[in-house]
Amino acid sequence: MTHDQIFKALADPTRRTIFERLATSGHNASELREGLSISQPAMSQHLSVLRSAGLVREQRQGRFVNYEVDPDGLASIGEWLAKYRAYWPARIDDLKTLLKDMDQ
Amino acid sequence: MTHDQIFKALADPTRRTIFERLATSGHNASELREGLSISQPAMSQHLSVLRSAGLVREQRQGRFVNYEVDPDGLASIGEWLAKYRAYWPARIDDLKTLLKDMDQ
DNA sequence: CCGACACATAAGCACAGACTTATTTCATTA
DNA sequence: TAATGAAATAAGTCTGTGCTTATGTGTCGG
Repeated sequence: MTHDQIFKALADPTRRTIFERLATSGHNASELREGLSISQPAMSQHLSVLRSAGLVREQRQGRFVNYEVDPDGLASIGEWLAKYRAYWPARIDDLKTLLKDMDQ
Repeated sequence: MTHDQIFKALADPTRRTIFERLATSGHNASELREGLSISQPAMSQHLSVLRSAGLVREQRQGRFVNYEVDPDGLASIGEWLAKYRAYWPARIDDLKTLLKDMDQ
């Protein structure tokens, strides 16, 4: 769950694709392979990296393992990004508006 | 300036250190080496990666080159992160606190 | 000009990591 | 309980990349 693990995990385009797919809805490892020309072990390894980084979490369901986005990882990026808030002044108001919208 | 370049750039701990140092204030390449046990070419290469990613920009001043944070790169991460806003509701209060701190 | 200095580029090396095939683990079901 | 099927682990290969030393480029002061 360190920033190092998170950024390393997201540095790989295949893993970002997997993550984006999971952001739409949860999937098991086999479903995630669809469309990607990648072996089953490769997918398993990618998911392991994403999980160690706290970007994804798993939930065993029988002999399937369902994966979904873990908000903790995203929050960690948000916190990292917040440290450099001095450089996005123009964006702060947007974010505030967003949070207000999210609030009810 | 792609997400791929940005995440790859930030995946390296040395480059994150450099970036954080630049976030405090602008520095030239020599100043940035202080404290880091790293050769001059290594620093030059790191800065090149950060610059290509749009995270840092340079400004020649005589025979020195001053580097500073480029808001574009940060904004690009912010936009990437915003796509997954559906997954931060649990963290809203934390973020709000951050924004409040930022606001003074 | 010429020496020194700041930085960039070149070339090569060594390690990290993304992939493969083969095998193992574990749960389901016939 | 044997067979099947999903997913994880093992082991090995190959590419990418971060580092080094050596050299090139450009700027300033004497």
